[in-house]
Amino acid sequence: MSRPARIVSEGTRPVYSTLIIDGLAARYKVLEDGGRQFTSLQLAGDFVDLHAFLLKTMDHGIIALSPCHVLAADHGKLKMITEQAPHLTRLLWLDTLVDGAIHREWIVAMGRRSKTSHLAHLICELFVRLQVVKKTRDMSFHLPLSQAQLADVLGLSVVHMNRVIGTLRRMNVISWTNHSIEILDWQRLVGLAEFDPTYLSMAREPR
Amino acid sequence: MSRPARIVSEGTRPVYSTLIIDGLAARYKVLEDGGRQFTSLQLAGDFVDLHAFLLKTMDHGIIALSPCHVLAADHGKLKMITEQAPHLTRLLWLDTLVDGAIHREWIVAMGRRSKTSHLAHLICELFVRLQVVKKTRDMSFHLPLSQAQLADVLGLSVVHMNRVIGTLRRMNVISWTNHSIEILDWQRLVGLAEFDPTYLSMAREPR
DNA sequence: CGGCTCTTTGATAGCCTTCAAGCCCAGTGG
DNA sequence: CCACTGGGCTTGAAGGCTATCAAAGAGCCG
Repeated sequence: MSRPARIVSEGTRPVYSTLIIDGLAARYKVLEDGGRQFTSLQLAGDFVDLHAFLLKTMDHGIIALSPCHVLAADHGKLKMITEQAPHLTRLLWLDTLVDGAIHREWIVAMGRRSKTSHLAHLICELFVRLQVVKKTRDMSFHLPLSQAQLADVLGLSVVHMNRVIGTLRRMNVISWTNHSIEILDWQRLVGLAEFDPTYLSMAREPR
Repeated sequence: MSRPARIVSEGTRPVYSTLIIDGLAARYKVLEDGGRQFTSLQLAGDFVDLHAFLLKTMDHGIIALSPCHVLAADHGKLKMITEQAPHLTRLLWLDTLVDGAIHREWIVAMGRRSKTSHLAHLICELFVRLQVVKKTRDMSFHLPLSQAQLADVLGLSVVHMNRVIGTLRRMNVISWTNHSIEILDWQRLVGLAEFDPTYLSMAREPR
């Protein structure tokens, strides 16, 4: 697919959940005035709508932001897993908990960080998450988002989004060309963002 | 306790999770400049830190905003539940999923709603959630938050928080006296907030 | 070469923060 | 009993941040 495509629509009741094998997707809500807000970005290895397994009704939509390879997990099968495989169940649960932790970090960013810091934080987060699934190359990664779409992540106007990106560029902290982001100064970026990856729960430990 | 008290500190590794029987608590993060952002409000019936069961390390703090009666659920016991009681496990998982749904709604409110609409939305959410646990009286409920604390929920300055509250008051949509909120015009409030309770998953159905 | 979307820049207006000060009220100590 | 004190609430004013309107440049495809 060449254009962003809807994966799941708001208000529906999916009978399976979708695991992203490759590509970028996002959850979003649209307001009456047409304003859109992305509530999460889902990368390779993420379950986009695992929560629908128990929440039943989708209260938001999911859209593919790049061509996506996905795997469907039937809710009947998931239920069977919860009946028979406690350890696997805990890992699925954990996946949704990390989701929640990311949401909380986004709330903090939207409420109390400057827009520059917010963007820096998002870049840190995406870099670390992509690194885990081996989708980075050195200090750069591919991000197939237009500035308008990114504005819908940060809750900004397109014009201001462009200016905030310009700020990080002029600081020589990142370069951003052709949907590819290169981190020029990781330490400085982390400092700007006050980034602490604890919330991503990447430590390997018994669950 | 008469003053807000910390229940769980950031960076710790709780060995039990806390269920609120009565009272109000909140999750929060603090930034280097001292700014604080609440990431959720937890009411009677909520598990404040159930996510710690699998996430292990607290990436944020939890504070009591009123005297709280709580119940501790040992993580060992929780693990036993996941091994032996699949249905109960799904309900615990569901609790954290609703948490996530509320987080997403907050993100939308912070990113794309006007501050007045954001506050209206929060009031709608709290009213509905409190109604479920029978903590409302007619169209009013008790909310033991100072305006400064509320500002840390919406991500506003105290001064502007006060003005936003003033707006809703002057519109005769709510009255707000002595930490008690009365909804004077539910329809108008819902309209201002574009409130749709779907995300709270209150429908009773097999999980 | 158009026609399109995306990016970039300028200008203006409005929202929100900050600084400052006054008010109200409950608790405290004289 | 009453002045004092401290916290929370309210209001005014100034300035900065961000949205909106407008327009021009850049890259892609028919």
